[in-house]
Amino acid sequence: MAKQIHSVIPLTLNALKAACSQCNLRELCLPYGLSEQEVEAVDNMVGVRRRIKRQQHLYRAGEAFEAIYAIRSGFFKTDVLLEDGRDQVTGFQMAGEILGMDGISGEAHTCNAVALEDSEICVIPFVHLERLSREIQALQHHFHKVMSREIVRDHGVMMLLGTMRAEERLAAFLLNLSQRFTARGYSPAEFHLRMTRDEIGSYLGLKLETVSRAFSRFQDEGFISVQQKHIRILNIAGLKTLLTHQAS
Amino acid sequence: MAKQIHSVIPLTLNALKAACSQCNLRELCLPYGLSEQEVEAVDNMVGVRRRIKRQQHLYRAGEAFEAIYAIRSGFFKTDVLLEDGRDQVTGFQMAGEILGMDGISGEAHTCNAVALEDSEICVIPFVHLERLSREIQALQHHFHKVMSREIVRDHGVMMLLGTMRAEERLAAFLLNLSQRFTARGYSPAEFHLRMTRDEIGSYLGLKLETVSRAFSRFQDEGFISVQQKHIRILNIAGLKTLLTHQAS
DNA sequence: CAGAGGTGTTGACACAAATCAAACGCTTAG
DNA sequence: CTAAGCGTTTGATTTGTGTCAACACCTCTG
Repeated sequence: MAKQIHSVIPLTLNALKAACSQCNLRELCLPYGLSEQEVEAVDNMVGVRRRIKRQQHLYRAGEAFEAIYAIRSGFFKTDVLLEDGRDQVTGFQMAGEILGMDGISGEAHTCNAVALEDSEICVIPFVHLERLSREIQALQHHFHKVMSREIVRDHGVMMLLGTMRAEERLAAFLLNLSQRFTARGYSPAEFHLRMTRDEIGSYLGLKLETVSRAFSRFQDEGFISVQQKHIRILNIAGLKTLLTHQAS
Repeated sequence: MAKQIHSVIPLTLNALKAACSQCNLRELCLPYGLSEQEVEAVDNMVGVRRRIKRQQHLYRAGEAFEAIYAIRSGFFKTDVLLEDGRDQVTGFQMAGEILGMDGISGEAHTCNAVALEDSEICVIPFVHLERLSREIQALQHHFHKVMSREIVRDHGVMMLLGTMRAEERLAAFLLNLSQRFTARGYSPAEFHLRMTRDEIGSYLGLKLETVSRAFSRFQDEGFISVQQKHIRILNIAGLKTLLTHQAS
């Protein structure tokens, strides 16, 4: 894991030109109502596509910030490391979501982005994005919304970490995944976890044993069935009850 | 507290025109190197100043989003409420910091912003900001940095909530306040807390009793002296040790 | 096909923080 | 000046989650 030569080597064969105009994730990445001309400008803004293999870093904390990344396919995690070795998974990202906005503030990335499965991303050089944003109002506004959405998401995680108990956190996590898979046309009830129990635990502020126990409990109660990373939600309403109900 | 008539009534007397060009917080709110002409444009972009009295809301979750706010003076908290009554303080903001970016994504605010002392803010209508951002590149980039900084800050809070123990959280909190007061020309070692133990606890994911006990312990150890809301840091290095050291 | 290593589950126990409870001390209002 | 009320401190106890440990399972490699 630590032995990867270095970061990501862009494979020339895979350095295909992206084409937002053709992309089925268009509605996730781009605003509505762009003219043909504007979409073409966006096509030109987006640099290359790049494949990132499982366990490879898309970027690392400390690296110079030059671009943000749109996930075309695959699954990522982002995490922050403390000097003393502790780390915190700050998010899991899937197709259509944007990575790298943490880097804008300090001209360097502040977290690591790691592919949890073989993935494909579009490189969006940031100077290009800013230039085009100055020309296309809808694009500008859309980008602001994307950043704002990230802030709102982070607030949700704070709520989760600050006020919820272990089972509530896991229920919230599963419901969130379910909802995001649904939005991408996958089953709301059945999916594969791309991350380990340890990574889930880090994200939720729990130890992996606690995550495992909560999964087992959910299974015992008939809310879900778990086999390794394969999850089937049997009772969404039941999971939701865990969330709203538990006022202490 | 719940009886305030409604939100914030702009007092016409206080609806003074802001003047960024004259503002001593200029370097916090604005990019370097704007031309005179550009600063004047920014002056025009910023709407009015508004006074918010202690315990008044600057905005509430659900209200339409129309502007972001720069704090001229004073102190705020932001918090998110869950249906079941739980709430999470998501941040404390002081002079020169920006409030309201959570509202961009959904056209409505997603959290509440409450003044913790009598405060003064500059209203920045968002359409104006976007318009001017399209004209002044430095302003655009600066705003992107501000949003990104908020994301990075949120990651820090996640780290805190996800991996730290009670005393580490409080130490991190005090050091962060100290550093921000310092940046504003106040004493790094002596300050007044504007928030209650309960609010600190909510922010740090702890109960108020735990916060109180941690304060007492810090005092016993000679790191700080506490008298109600008056804090004096006696041993910054000691507090820092609490952070780096505690790898479990 | 076997073995190794990474990953996940489960149990026993320890411990940090929550909870419950009482009292104290500021601050505010009459 | 006094009383009321909120915020804070401190103590006793409970409890949820962490820790440590053993084992089972799955996957990949040779």
